[in-house]
Amino acid sequence: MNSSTERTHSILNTALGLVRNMGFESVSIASLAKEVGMSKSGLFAHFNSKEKMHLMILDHAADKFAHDIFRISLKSKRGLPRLRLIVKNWLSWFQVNGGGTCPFLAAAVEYDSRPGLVKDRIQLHIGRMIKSLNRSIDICVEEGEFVNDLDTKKATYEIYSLIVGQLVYLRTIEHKTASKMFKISFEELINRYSV
Amino acid sequence: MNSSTERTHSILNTALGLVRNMGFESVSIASLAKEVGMSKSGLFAHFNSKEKMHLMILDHAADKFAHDIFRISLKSKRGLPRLRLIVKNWLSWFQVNGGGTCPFLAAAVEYDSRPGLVKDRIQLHIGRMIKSLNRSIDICVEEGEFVNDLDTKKATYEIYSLIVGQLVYLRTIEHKTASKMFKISFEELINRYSV
DNA sequence: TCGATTATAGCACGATCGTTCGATCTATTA
DNA sequence: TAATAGATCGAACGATCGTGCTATAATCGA
Repeated sequence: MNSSTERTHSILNTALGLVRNMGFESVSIASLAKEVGMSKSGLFAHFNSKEKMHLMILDHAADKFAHDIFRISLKSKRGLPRLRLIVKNWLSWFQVNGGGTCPFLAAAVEYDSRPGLVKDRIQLHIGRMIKSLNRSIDICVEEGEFVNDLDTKKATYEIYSLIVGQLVYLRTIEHKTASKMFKISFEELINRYSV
Repeated sequence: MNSSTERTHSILNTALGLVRNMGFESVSIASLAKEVGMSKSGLFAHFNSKEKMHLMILDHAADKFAHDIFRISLKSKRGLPRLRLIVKNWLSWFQVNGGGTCPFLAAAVEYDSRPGLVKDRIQLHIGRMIKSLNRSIDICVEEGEFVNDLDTKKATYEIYSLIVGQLVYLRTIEHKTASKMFKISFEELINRYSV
C-alpha cells in the first residue's frame, strides 16, 4: 500500500464519519476537503469525480461493516453464538460515537431515484449483507440448532426486518424500550426456529 | 377553502410526487417551480422559506397517508379484517405509479442529522403512524381475535418491522419473492397472536 | 544531486440554490 | 369604473457546488 492509498484511506475514514452524521448527500467534495484540511482541487485529485468519491466511500463503509460485524464474529463459536454476536454487533454499529445514520440506508434512500453506478453498488452491498446474514443462519441449521426444514431465507428476512425496524424505532421512541423489544422479539424468533 | 389554498394544495400534490421519485432534498424551490410551471419567486411566495415548504410537504404526505391507509380501512370490519387491510394498503402505497421512495423514510434519513422543525415533524408523523397501527392491533385484542395478554406494543414493532424490511427487500431482491415472504411472515405473526 | 513523478494548491468557470425586491397582472369589491 | 389586494414574474444577490487548468511543493529513483 503506497502513501497515496494510505492518504486516501485516511480521507475515506473521515468521509465515513461525515456520512454517519450528515447523510450521504451532504458529503460534498467541498465539505470533505474542508474537513480534512485540503483544498477542493487537492481532494478532487484523489477521486476524479464526485460519483467515484461516493462509490469509494460506499465500498469503504462496506469493508468496515463486513469486518466489524461479520469477520470479527468468526472468533465466536459456529452457529447460534455467532449469529447472536453478529446481530449484537450489527445493532451496536449504529450507536458508536453517539449514533449516526446507517450509511447504507442513507445511500439507498438518497440514490433511490438516481440510477447509475452508485445505486447499483448500494444494492450490491445490501444484498451481500443479507446473504452473509443468511449464511450465518444456515450454519445454525447445519449445527442442528435450528430445525432442518427451516426456510432460512424467510428467517433472514424476519431478523433483518427486526434490525431495520429497530433503526427506525431508536429514533422515534425511547431507546431502552426499543432495544428491550428487539431482544424479546429476536429471542422469540430464535425459539421458533429451534423447535 | 379559498383559491390560494387550492393552488397550494395542487402544488403540494405535485411536490409529493417529486419527493416520491426524487427524494426529499432534490425537491428544491427551483425544481418544484419548474415542475409546476411557475417562477421561483412566484412559488416561493407560497411557502416563504424552503424549511416551511418541506414542512408543508411533510404534513401533506402525512394527511394523504392517514387517509389512504387508515381512514379508508375504517370501512372494513373492526379487528383482524381492518388490520389486514391497513397492512395491505400500507405496502401498496409504495408501489403505485411504479413505486417510489417512502417520503417519511426519505425525510427521516435526509434530516436525521439536521435538528430543527422538520426533523421534529418527521418523528411526530412516524410516531403517529406507529400509534395508529398499534391501535388497530389493540382492537383485535378487544374483539377477542388476539389473545388477551398480547403485548401489543411488541406486536406493533414486529409488524412495522416486517413492513420496513419489505421496503428494503423490494429494492434488493426480486419483487415476487419479497412479497411472498412478507405474506407468510405476516400470517405467522397473526397466528401467533391468536393463540 | 538531479530529474521525474506525484500530491496539493490557487483560481476561474458555469450551474444551481434560497432569498429579496420591485414591477405587473388578475380579480374582487366599493 | 376605480381602487385595492393577492398572485405571479423577472432580475439580481451571495453562497455553494463540481470540475478543469496551471503552477508549485514534496517525494523518490537514478
